[in-house]
Amino acid sequence: MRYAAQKGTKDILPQDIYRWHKAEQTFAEVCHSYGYEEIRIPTFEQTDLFQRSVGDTTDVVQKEMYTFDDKGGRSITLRPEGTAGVVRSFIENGMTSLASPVRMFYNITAFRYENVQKGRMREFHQFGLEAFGAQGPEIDAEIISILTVFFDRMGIKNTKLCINSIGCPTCRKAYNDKLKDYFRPNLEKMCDDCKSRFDKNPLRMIDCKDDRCKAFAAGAPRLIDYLCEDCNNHFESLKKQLENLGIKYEIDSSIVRGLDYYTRTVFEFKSENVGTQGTICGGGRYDGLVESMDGSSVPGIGFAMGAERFLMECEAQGIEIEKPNYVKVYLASLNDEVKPFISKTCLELRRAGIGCEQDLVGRAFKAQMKYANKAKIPYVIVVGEDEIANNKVNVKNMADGSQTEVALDGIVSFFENI
RNA sequence: GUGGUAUUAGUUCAGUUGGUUAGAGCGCUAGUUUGUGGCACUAGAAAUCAUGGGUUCGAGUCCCAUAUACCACCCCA
Repeated sequence: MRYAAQKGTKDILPQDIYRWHKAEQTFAEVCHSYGYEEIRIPTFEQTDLFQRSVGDTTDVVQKEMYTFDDKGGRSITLRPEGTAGVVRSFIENGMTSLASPVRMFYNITAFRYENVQKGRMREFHQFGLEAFGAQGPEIDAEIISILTVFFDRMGIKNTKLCINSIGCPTCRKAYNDKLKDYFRPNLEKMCDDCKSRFDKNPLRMIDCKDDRCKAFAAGAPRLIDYLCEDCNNHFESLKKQLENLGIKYEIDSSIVRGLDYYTRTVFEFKSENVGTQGTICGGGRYDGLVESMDGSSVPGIGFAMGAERFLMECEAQGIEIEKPNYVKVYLASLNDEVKPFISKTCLELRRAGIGCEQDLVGRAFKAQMKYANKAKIPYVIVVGEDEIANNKVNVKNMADGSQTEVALDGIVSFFENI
């Protein structure tokens, strides 16, 4: 065991990949059905992009980024999330001039230097999407409904949707002042983190996990009660639209999200099966982000789902994902003389798109049968001199043992019609 | 960054108060006679017991350090 996968990374093995394919394909299908198209963005960006979008004071930027200087002296960072790169691409490729809304989904790896635990790794995968140019709450409801459709299609039940509104810069400023007024008398008794949050981002003081702070935070004013009229209308309308779609939700005022770019609507889908993190999927609106990245004033909204956490949830809920049989037939050789014939027949089958296998390691005939059985290949054709001479083979159905006689030149069409 | 628990064949695990050549199930390979898999039986390959030190006549077993995994704090997907 000289080499091992690096801390917080994992091999996804051939025996498990079908689960990933199923989730990826289903997610893509659902997104397509809503008019979203896939975007693929680079794995790394210049460090500054993440500092500006995710936010300089966030934990993600301050202590979790994989940052290094490349050979040209540029500071490079492996993406810790997908939104920043998509926004960069949106602006760089002039997508602001496309018809709104511009909608894109993605399936990416992301990197965060963290201590690993259940549902958290250093390299992980996210299914996500972003939509630009839609101001109203209709699209908020729509992207939430994308997730509910995706969960339905995958057979996932009982996920809990929590929503909140963290307002716009206008109401947040007013609220921050209220919060500061509230915390100021007790600030000296609170933890060091909260003391520094007091000036930089008092919003984060509300969900501090320190016992001393929890007591003070419990009675803190809630942002949701101090939203400006526009933000309040947006949130109220979103709630009505979710109700209209039959999507159940809870309002959780503790959802503030640790990435700076969020505004107004924020939401999470939670579960008890993915560790104490609990969040399978998180997202929200970021109306000021594009503009702050030197773009024009374009509102945006998106979410990201932890693929590992999602698959963990599938497993916990006992969801059976069918493993596809790519190989339909095994051609077993009775002796070495018939192998050239088998090779040619396999080539024909494969050209016709029919998966097949033949012996490649010199197994005896009986061992070939055992192999086909173990590999769960549904059909076997035994090929000997007699079959070639008579121009006929028996196709054996491994599930029930029955055999069907087929002419040699009819093999391809036989499997095409199964 | 800080804790707790763990680390023995490919894999899941045994391994008695420290005592000879470290075991098993599954998996893998081959066989149980002549052209048909699953079941059963037989045999075989496969482990410097995570790594490095230490205690001891003797360490898989005790002690220390490191690494990794799992779980938790913080934070996020």
